[in-house]
Amino acid sequence: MPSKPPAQSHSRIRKDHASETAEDYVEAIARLIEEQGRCRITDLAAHFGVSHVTVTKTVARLAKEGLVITQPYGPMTLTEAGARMALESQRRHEIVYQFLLSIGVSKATAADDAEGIEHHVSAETLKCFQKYLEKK
Amino acid sequence: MPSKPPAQSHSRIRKDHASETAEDYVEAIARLIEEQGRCRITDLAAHFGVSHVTVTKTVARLAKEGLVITQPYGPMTLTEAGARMALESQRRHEIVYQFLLSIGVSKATAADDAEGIEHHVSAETLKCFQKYLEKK
DNA sequence: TACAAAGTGTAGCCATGGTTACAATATTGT
DNA sequence: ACAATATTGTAACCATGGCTACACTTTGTA
Repeated sequence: MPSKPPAQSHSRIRKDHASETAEDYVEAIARLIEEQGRCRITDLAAHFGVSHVTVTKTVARLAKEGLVITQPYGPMTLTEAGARMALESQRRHEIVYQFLLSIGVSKATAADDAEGIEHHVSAETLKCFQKYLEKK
Repeated sequence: MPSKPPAQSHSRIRKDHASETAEDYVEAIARLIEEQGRCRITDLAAHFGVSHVTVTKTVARLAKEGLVITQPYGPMTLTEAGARMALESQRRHEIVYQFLLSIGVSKATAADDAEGIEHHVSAETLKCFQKYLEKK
């Protein structure tokens, strides 16, 4: 274990948390648009199991950060940056999910755990996951 | 109303976050006491790379939750419940860390990623990690 | 012993992510 | 056309986890 000087890894984790929500949201927005042709506040609220107010506030922040485009009382879309983030997120998610399956985790659990793990997997670890999947 | 399917996994993630801090703290407190004979506010602040105020507030919450015992201007100790949580946390951490190493992740990255991942690994996935380590 | 340094405490601020309650706007069905 | 319903917005609150600034104890040493 890293005994003395970490503080770096922990600060990385805190940073991760900051972008976790953004990634989860753009990922969900992209999926909803693909599957249902549009994405509304209510759709996201149902998807995440939170109130529509929470979604409204979060989406407003994402809009301010240039990830989504909103219009009053209308459905939202992703900006280019948002779409890029969504793609990258989905890719990471899929790799983590497939990896978990490949080591024997059940579908349901793999889906659950992938949600939480995907945001904490470094590029290096992700590559190891991929290599394992290929070899196997 | 949660319409159709998910919302469950996401709510689990939000719950995870709630206990993440507690687990990180008791784990660090246990280690510091073991390594240095005591654990003070300052030690935790240095360890996590945050201000002593943040630590003070968090530790106060943990005390209220019955995980640590504090005394004004004095070092802290863990309650039984806190010690139990620390042990369990360290166990999970170690398994995740060893597992990452075993699939080829470098020590530094494995240490970093384990910090983030350990809180999102279900019991089932953890068992799969262990099985993989044994087989290997 | 007295004083500077180190460690803690407290007040007050910010952002995030959550809530309920209520107001306003769209949509829909008869 | 218009009332009922669904959706969205806004206000006001809470907890967590950050911070700075400043006050107060302990500790160590000149």
